[in-house]
Amino acid sequence: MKDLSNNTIERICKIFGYLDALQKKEIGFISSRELAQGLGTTEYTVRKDLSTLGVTGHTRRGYDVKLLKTQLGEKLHLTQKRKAGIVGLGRLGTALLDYEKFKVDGFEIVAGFDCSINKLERIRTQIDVFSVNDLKRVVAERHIELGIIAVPEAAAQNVADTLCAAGVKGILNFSPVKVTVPEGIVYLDMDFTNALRFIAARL
Amino acid sequence: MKDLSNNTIERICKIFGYLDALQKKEIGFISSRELAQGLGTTEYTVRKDLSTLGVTGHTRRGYDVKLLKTQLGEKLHLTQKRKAGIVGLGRLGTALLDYEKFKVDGFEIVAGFDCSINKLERIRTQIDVFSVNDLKRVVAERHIELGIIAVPEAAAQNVADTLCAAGVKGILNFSPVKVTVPEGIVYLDMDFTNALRFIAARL
DNA sequence: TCTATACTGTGAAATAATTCACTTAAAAAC
DNA sequence: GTTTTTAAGTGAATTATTTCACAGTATAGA
Repeated sequence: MKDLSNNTIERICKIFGYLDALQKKEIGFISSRELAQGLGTTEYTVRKDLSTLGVTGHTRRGYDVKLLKTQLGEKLHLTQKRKAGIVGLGRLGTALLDYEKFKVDGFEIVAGFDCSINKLERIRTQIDVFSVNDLKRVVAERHIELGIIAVPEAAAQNVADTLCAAGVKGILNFSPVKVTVPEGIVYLDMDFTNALRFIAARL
Repeated sequence: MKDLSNNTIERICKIFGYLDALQKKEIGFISSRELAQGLGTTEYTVRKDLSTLGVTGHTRRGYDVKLLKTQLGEKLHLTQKRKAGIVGLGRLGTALLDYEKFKVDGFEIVAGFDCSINKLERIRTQIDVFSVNDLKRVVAERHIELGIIAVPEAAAQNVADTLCAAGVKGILNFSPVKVTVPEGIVYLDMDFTNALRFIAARL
């Protein structure tokens, strides 16, 4: 079941998130059409995606919201809690440290890192913060699987190398440069400027 | 030239950003292969994308970095400055207010908005901040084309509606819910949790 | 219980995206 | 000046994705 396309995974992740909203509204069943509408895709694609994953709905009722959430969670390994660490505790990094939504979705920020001792001392947060010098140790001790890069671009590649050497398995990069990671490490960019560029190009 | 696929636009945007890095390294020419490697795609795709846009390179030298930047900027309408406003001045919103990289790339944050008067008074930033009550007026006065949503999810749809009514043409949504916008408005999600989910699914 | 309905699930068709293979051309080397 | 090399540009082939069409079926209503 590892032969899912990136597009499918991305859509399924969106569905997964959307189901939360439906549960809040106490909607028990949802059809592929409504799901598609809520997500900006087509009913065909939704059905294909779900069917590819082997999850199944009900004739004339659609998909059971609660059940679907569970099933998707299992298929995409989203049920197990994942521990993450954030490197770079500037404005963005500290905002991410306390980002509530991560917790709700099973991602736990268990450490923050920065190279500036000053910054480490000034930061007010519940999360433990460390010097990047301790990164390797802390990643191992706390079983951190995901590294979040929020440092200035000049430092990004270095931080990525350090994180990979420390043993993280996935990296989410908020810095505006693309970094290279070893084979087997899952990597994703969150480049704000690029997002605005994309919008501008579509205007 | 509006018949570019989203994939192509996304890749071109990435190339556009990558060219900055090359210019900083004072690299004058770059081949499709190197470009592809730096971006995690293939040389074929790079050549197809660029050729689709009608920009052209040099035999045995590759693409002229400076020229390519200019050409891509023109083709994607990235040369003209774009004004943006941020709604929601929490941790994330204020981090975005001062995000340096926007300026470099021709995006100017010309206003911040929040509904909390308290917050507006406490904020220390160079950017002018306003109550959301003044949003419509300020968007018009300052010719804001892009709206950035950084409010809690409960308020997101409302803010999106207000922004669209005020006349913005594109929306970048950092809240974790998908909002719906009228036909013709360019819309993009930046859902952090979803990004982590995507990584977790790929682990 | 029966019937009409509104869904899913899926193979097939259509469309889109990527990769390949090869032509062409400029630069570098000799 | 000639040859070799390297890389762009591009139509064709391949592969992937999306859409369609419709059979099958559980549900709601009567």
